[in-house]
Amino acid sequence: MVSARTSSDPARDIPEATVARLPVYLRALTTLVDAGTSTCSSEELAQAAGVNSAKLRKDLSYLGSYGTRGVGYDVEYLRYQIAREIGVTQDWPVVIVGIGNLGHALANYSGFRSRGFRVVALLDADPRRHQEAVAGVVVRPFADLERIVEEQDVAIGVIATPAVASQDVADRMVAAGITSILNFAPSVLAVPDGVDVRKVDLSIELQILAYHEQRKSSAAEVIA
Amino acid sequence: MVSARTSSDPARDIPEATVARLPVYLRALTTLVDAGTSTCSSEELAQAAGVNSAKLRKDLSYLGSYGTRGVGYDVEYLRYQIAREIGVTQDWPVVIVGIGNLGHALANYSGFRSRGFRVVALLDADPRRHQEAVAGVVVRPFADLERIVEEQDVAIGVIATPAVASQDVADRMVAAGITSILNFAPSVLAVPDGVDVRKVDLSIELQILAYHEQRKSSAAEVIA
DNA sequence: AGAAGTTTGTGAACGCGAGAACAAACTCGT
DNA sequence: ACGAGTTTGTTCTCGCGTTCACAAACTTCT
Repeated sequence: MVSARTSSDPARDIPEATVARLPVYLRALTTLVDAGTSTCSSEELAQAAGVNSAKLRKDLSYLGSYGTRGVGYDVEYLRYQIAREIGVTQDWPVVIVGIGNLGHALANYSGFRSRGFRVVALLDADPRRHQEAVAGVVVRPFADLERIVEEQDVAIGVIATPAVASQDVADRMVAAGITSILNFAPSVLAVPDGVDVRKVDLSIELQILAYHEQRKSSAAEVIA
Repeated sequence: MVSARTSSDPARDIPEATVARLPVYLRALTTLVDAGTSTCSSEELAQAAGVNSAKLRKDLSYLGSYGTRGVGYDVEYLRYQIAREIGVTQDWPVVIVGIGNLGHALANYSGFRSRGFRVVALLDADPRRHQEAVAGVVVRPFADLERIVEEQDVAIGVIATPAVASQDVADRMVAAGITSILNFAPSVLAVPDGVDVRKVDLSIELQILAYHEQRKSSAAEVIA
């Protein structure tokens, strides 16, 4: 039997650049839903998402054909289709390791819960932090990682430790069965094939801004 | 007079993809310096930075010719050259607006200070937060923005407010003379030409991981 | 019903970035 | 001094992503 490619076939590969933009579209659509909008054109949605309309339409075309020519997109329907494609119609259990300043902020961040993620455990190696409750979740010893991952079927881990600890944490996460890691520590993680790592480095973004800022100043000097 | 292009000419344009990796190289080099390494090959540095060596060499070639064939790179020298190119040999004053959980974490983040950024002010619209000191800096009213930007010659602003307030904050920042904005709010900012915006969205990264995680599961189902 | 106006979905062209591969330039040993 | 070994800087090729431009398909008006 030859498998047919339908628009709901999850095996279709969506370009990575498009995947990275889908959450932005999702957010824009949610805003439109909250504002009571029922229909929108690619031009309107593109503006709300900060991209141009051709790119938006091409991105959406990878998911299927959810618009109507001459009319636009049904906001609610498109929102659901994108949420389903990303996989945030289900609830993803998440563990956060490292409950310092950043870990606190992440644990309290309401944007996780509202977008399909549930923080099921906060872990820290420092015993002084244990029993403390953050956002209604008690901080537990790092040693509990394996048991929690297994019991709650956790696939996604967040690392908010100092850089020196991050590789050890990642190794333990992978051994425990976690297959997706979001790394906030300023470090390069080595993980086996099949494990996805994404990193967020607060200071790298500032440095990129500084680079452009420096060029603005020197460009001004040339004029002066 | 025809202006000659030298290796120290800041007007040379470095590809955006390269600019985004320079801070990673800088971090790796700092680690090597701390470990007492005086020389390294492109292969070693590339591994420390998590890229392949051909890409690293190509990136470095945009800055100039700082290596020695048959030997490698002088770690300290290359570190300085990259820092100078990015612009983090000087100190950049930064204001942070929105001192909630995330703002606290950012204000306390030691990685800013150690990488050439100095938090000169913390601002919040909520009077209950004023006078509170975070990381040795007192939280002040948002209305003080203009005066601080002018007095301290601030070019870079960080937005850590809720999404609804972010556009207003950005508008005020731009009016006050800020030309680079790092936005942590889940929103799309509209700014005039000449102002750079970079955004960090904590939940978008998780959603990208969820997408790939979902595909891993469905791939496993096909096998089973 | 048909013409005019809108908006999507997509084919095609273009530009940028990644990676392979190699010549140039250095060190080291003899 | 010279050959063998090492490592950089750069050229070339390929693939991906962005953008343009337009046909197809819908709505609305007459």
